[in-house]
Amino acid sequence: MEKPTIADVAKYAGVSITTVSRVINNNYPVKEETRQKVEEAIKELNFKPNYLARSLIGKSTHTIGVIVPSITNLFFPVVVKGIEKVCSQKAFSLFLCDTDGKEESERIQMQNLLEKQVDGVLVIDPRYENIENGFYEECAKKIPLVLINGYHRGIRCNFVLNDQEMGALQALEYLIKLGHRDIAFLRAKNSYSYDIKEQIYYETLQKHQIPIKEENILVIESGNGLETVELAIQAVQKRLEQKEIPTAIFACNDWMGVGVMQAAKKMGIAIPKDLSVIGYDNIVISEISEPKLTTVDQNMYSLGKASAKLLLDIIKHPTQGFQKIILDTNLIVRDSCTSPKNK
Amino acid sequence: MEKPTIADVAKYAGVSITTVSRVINNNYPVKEETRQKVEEAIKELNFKPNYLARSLIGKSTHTIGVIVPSITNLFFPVVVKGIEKVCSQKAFSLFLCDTDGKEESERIQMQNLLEKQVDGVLVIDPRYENIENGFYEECAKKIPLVLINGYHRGIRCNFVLNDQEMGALQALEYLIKLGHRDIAFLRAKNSYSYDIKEQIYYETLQKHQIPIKEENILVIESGNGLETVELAIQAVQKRLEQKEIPTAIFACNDWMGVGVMQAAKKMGIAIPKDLSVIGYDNIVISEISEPKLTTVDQNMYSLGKASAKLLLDIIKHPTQGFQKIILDTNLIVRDSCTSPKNK
DNA sequence: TTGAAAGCGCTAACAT
DNA sequence: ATGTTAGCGCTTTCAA
Repeated sequence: MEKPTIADVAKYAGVSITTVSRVINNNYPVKEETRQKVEEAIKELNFKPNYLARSLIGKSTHTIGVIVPSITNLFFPVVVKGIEKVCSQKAFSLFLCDTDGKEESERIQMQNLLEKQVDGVLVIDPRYENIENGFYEECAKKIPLVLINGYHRGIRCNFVLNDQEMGALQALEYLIKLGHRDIAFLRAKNSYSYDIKEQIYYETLQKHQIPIKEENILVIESGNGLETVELAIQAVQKRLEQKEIPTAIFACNDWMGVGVMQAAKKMGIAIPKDLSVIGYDNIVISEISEPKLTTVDQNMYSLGKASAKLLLDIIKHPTQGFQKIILDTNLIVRDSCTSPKNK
Repeated sequence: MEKPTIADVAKYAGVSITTVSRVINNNYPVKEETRQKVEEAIKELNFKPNYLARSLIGKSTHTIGVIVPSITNLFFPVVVKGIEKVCSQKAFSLFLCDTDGKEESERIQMQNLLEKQVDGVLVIDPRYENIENGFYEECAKKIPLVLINGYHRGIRCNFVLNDQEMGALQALEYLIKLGHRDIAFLRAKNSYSYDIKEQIYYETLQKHQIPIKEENILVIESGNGLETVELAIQAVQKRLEQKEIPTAIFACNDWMGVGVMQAAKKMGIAIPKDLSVIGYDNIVISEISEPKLTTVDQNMYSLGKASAKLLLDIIKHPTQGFQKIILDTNLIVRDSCTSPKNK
């Protein structure tokens, strides 16, 4: 038989469809004997309730949407995995939407998800513009929504964030504690996340009364992906050709960190002996680099799990107000930093 | 108003819901004047048709399922991205299911997807057991299904594959052409994909009348992920401690390739001068290793696109028979191979 | 060119 | 403890 329905089961078991429904949902008393008959019929016909029909009635689709800038990026998949883990435990399915980092695409995907009647939406690394211009604030009125690793003050929405200030601080304090007083800073353009780190860089150096040198601020064009390594190599090489070179470099992410190491290698500068390097993110490449890159772990997996938990919680208890959850970061000490030689 | 329905639109425009439906679907003649009124009403009320209701009637959910062993693996995301690209163009949504590589989980996820009424399913790297035991053959009878990078002779199902035989051949022939006659082979246990490559290894060496040495077959426990690097280092180090060491190593994937390079480095063996290494997969780490790893590109993005195209095609034209599509591979020559010193 | 009404598969009052 | 029935929001005959 072509896909049995609840009516087929009812007929087969000799009961009404209501009774079958009750057995399936186990939400009203049914006589044991009847239940047995129905369960047998279900098994016999290999009946599976139709989600669409169920959802149409208005409860829930048991589905959430996940919007991601790019699934091929090295750390978003880890966040997604955390989300998946939590969701599959609660029998929620995941719509995956990839925006290629485009502002407009983000809005379109959001629209699609709303039309597909998802129960909630998770946005990883949302575009700053869409937060700031109130787009997500509007969305949050219509549907349970959690923004991951994006924030703007005053926007009424749920946020789950890594504590990037603390992460940057951990990295910098570590270098300073090792004795470094000539620390370069490597970032890419146009990113809130790098802005934060740069801010912390200034503050921390000032706090320790370390003079800030203009030539120690290195800015490259693009920050995430393979091309970043090449760009970082060029920028760092240029810096290392100068007379006075820093004893350490804080790179805003691990791609850049790897770039720093390769630049140093090309110029015969030993890491960490002649130059300490610290990265950020703890993506997989930091662990297979030579030497292994010291970095700051954002704990992307936990981030995903925490976000998904929050979302499912909101879906279940829609009344509550907005939350902003800030997660810890960890310094991962590996082999790319040491004390400077001649201090 | 809370989510307007087609009835609200009809009332607002002063027509029947049937007419509204016709305007939305544009499938029956409607007087221009009426159409205008309806369209205005739709815009005014910001009406969006409810997918669930539409789908319930039985056409299509415009949704496909993607089952993946692990989204944090370095190359599955690329396949998923290819799939996403094609699907979003055709306004199909993607359910993402991560199985953690477990045989049973694969079956459960498949079941879930069927219940969610997806229009079709894509399985990346399906477990061999589930192909062989006929599970997927059964599924293929119920729903459009395409298996990506998994195969078993005689199973009636759609397959899209990379030509791993050709890829292995390209790698080996390249090494041999460079003059290598003492080539080690590094693989992990229990994988069809490594079995194929080992087979080709034997055949190709034989073809070139190169004697096969037992000590040149290196097998490690687990093949995919960070731990693989460490395992490969150990295995290779052990091999390189012997008196006669090979002039080249063919690693079954790039993780292993990186492991080989690190092992060599630890032992003061220069790559490629003293030892050539070739990997497989062309994942991102092959490009940031030092030196850059020569490898075989499986073109995962194209693989994803081709698979999605095939699936959507089958969904549209369900009558056709099963297909087996085999995609090309490319040798990516970088810096980890050269001719052996003393031949 | 338009509308009334049946029905997709299910749940949940309301009866009994 | 069980059944009857009215929808959920939409598409699609069938009739006008």
